[in-house]
Amino acid sequence: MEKLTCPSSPLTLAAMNDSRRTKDLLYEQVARIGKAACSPKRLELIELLCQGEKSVETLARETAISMKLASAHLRELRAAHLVETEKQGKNVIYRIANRAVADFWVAIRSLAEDRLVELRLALEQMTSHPKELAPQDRDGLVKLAKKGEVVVLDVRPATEYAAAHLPFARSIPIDELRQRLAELPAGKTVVAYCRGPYCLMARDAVDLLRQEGFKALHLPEGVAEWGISPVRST
Amino acid sequence: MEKLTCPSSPLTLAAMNDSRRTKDLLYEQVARIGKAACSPKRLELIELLCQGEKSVETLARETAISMKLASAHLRELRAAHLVETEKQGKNVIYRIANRAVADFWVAIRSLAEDRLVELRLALEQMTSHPKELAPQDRDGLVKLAKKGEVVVLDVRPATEYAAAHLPFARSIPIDELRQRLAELPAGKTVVAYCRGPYCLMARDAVDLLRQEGFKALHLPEGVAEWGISPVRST
DNA sequence: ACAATAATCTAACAATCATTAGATTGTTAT
DNA sequence: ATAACAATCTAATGATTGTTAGATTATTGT
Repeated sequence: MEKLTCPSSPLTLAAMNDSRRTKDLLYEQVARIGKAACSPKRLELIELLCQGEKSVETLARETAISMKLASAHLRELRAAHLVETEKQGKNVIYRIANRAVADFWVAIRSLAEDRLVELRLALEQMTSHPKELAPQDRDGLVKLAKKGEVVVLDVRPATEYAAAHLPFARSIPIDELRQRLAELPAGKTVVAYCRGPYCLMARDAVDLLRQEGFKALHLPEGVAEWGISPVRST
Repeated sequence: MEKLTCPSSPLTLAAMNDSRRTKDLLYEQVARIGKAACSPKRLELIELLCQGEKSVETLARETAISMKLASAHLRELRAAHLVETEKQGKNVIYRIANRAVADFWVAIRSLAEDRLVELRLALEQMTSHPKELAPQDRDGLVKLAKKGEVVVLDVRPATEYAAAHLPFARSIPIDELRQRLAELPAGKTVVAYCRGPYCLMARDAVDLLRQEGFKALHLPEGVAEWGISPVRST
């Protein structure tokens, strides 16, 4: 059904083998990206790096794995050229190579959500109680925030806010929120966001804020979903 | 740095473990997609299925692997819910679950091309000789084809053309092309395409056409890149 | 009923991968 | 220098894969 080359020349067999090999090579290269994305821990590392550059130590702590294991996983990500490193004193700082990597993380996640019922169920379970903002309210939300009619609140660690944040967002990290409630205007609605739909910080923030009598909403998206790239600290 | 829950309640530890587990579960689900995409052969199967539904036998032949191995790989793809099956007599027909799967195939491939120099080099080597059409000529090409000023030629097997093809394209499978040259208008430029940038059929067609005195160009994109979904035969 | 075909299932092997522990490198501070 | 630290490298392990062969299940045609 498919001869890729003309079957008459004496070079045909060699050429066929050759083109087979080249073709296989192409798929092998793409599979390198797939291989980088086939481990849950590596995906978690990618998500964290989408928030901004981090040291191995920080990444290990935030993914709850040993530094050795984190280092090994990061090695794999670097082998696929998805992350880059820079030595800063005793630390090695990892960062995402590209905005394309963040886009891919959003893309594979959305395919998984489209295809895997289990994922949708798990997300619903996490999501159900606090009322959410629809993800298509983007422009509307920015307008409201610009006019000061809502407070967009970034509850991630301060370093991540510094690396990248949503337009007009204010930073109060989740573990400082209880002490810093006074900084928030009493009447206005607070829209909290964090690292993205798999992160629990904004949910917890909304719970806390409502307990304390605020009007609070949860925005399930983060900087990666909005296509905002973190900047280098150096 | 990050306590996800309030550290006072006696339920905290259990809740933390619980949310850890739920969170890990999310990344595990996404990793199922990565796992499906971490084998070159599986990627090749996805690309073929993007052209239209096919039996296991056909898929095995076209990827040059045994039916047993093809069956095993397809099993993996089905476990990730990326493909669906339907029994037709003695055959089992596989098809892509969704257009989202084809989009993902294009997305992972484009990230690989962005990040991996090796892939770019291999593609250049394949591509260099026949002059190519820039991929952004889409609308222009369709207009020219509509007016009949160029002939857009689909050189894939007839069944794939039947499942989906580019607008205004004519079908002459690569292995019938030599005998059917008379069907092509002599003066007009022929724009040949096949399964996509990793497929050699259009290149070979362009080589043949030029040998025979035609003006021929190679379009590296196929139906998956144009976002055209194959239709069911049943 | 029987043989032929398409596809899967099972079991088995080798190859690869995740994870851990121990030793090693490079950097900073004393 | 020396100690402390961040990170990597090098095995070594156990678990998961890719791949193949052999037996098994449907389906079709005779």
